[in-house]
Amino acid sequence: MKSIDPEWKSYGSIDDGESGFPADLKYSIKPYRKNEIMFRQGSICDALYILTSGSVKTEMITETGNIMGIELIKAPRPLAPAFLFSDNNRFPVDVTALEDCEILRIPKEEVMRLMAIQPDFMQQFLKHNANRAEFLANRLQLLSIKTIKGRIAHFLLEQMAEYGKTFTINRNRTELAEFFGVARPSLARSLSEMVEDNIIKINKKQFTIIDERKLKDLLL
Amino acid sequence: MKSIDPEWKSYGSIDDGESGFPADLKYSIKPYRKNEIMFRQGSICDALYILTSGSVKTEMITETGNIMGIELIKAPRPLAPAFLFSDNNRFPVDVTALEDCEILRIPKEEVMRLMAIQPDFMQQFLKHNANRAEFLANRLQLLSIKTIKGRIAHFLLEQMAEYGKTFTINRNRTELAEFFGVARPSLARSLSEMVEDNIIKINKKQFTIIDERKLKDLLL
DNA sequence: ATTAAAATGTAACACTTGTTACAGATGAAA
DNA sequence: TTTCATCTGTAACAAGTGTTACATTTTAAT
Repeated sequence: MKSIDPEWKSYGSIDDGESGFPADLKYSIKPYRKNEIMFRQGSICDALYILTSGSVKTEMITETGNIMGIELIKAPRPLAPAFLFSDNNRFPVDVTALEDCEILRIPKEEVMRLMAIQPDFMQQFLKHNANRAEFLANRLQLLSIKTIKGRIAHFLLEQMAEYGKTFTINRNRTELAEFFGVARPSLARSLSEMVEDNIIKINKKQFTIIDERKLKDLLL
Repeated sequence: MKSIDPEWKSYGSIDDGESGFPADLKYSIKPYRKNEIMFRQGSICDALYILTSGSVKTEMITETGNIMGIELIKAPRPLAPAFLFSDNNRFPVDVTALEDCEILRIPKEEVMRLMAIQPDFMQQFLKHNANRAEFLANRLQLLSIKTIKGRIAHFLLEQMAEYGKTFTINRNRTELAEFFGVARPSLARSLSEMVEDNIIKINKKQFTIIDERKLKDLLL
């Protein structure tokens, strides 16, 4: 895999004065169609990939064949930037286009150069990686909860803290089950029971917290 | 928590010519005793902490009160360096001394300065963070396996790849159960059954893989 | 609008895991 | 060595979860 995918269109420079990138930055761009798999879990990650338009989902395929939903990403955002510098520099997840997308690719050497000459870039890079690590730690915390209702409660309370008592979840039930790492019918059963117990109200993808107290009790 | 813990002894410079650090680097040092809790989950992480001697364990306390063992760390190694740059710069875990330890503390501003003037330091920092992210991703993969025997198999196969068919685990059963995120008696039952099925052999903390095939089948 | 594919809720059942309790083994400290 | 706290394996039982199947609804493409 030494040669670059021919679909990558190379450019010698960036003319966008807003970017803050040096004029001679080497990069390339590649478009993807909806539902296309953009990167595969385990594939080499030898450059910085930035999602410049569209949105993607990342998921981890386990050895047992289960799918574990990780996150939904909207442009603009780098994809798994931390792994560019790891010893085993491979993508930890499958990345799939949720709609038509475009990816900006900056070679590792150029990233290193940017780091050196642009303190802001380095700062942003470090901060982003730090926030990713935090995200993973939070994901780990969710999975360390042993019951499905406990995981749901953890997730819903987090959503409530950010959006209030009523909010919309941008995952369907199948994806939500994958996100929680449980079987779909099991998730459906737990949600039904929580509705029946007047803890939450559900209308399609819109969730409403009715009894915060009971929800917190599910964590005990 | 603006003031620095008085137990930190400040130094104006480093005299160790080997370190590669600038002579005027500001840092401080603090000793810890065995079993002492060094950092608490959620406490502010406003500096780079490096474990210079001893060993520690990190664990995550969930809202449900469960303990999830994360990793065992031996000196020398930085502790949760990524979180220094996150928006919510807090420790994601409890850090407890497994033996007498010593921690080197470098203020964030000094770390930034090091980054700028020492490309090697920046490289190492990035690489370390990348490897940490990889570690977390692997931990996530383990937890996404739904059965206890599956998690055990994933773990043992990983150990085998690194150390061969016989190896020693440096965790007791209670800690191992916490590492797998399951109840201790449940882990004991699963291990017993795997021994009875002639998949593995166990002598105290020494594990031997007998039937690799069957072990891999547990992942399906 | 029509059609096929995918997603959803539900149910019954088997299986796995957690809980609790307790006796014996182990390990650390005096 | 003795003592005490902790760790460990085991058992019986309760509880939670996964699996499979199917009818229904929703979604997306033609």
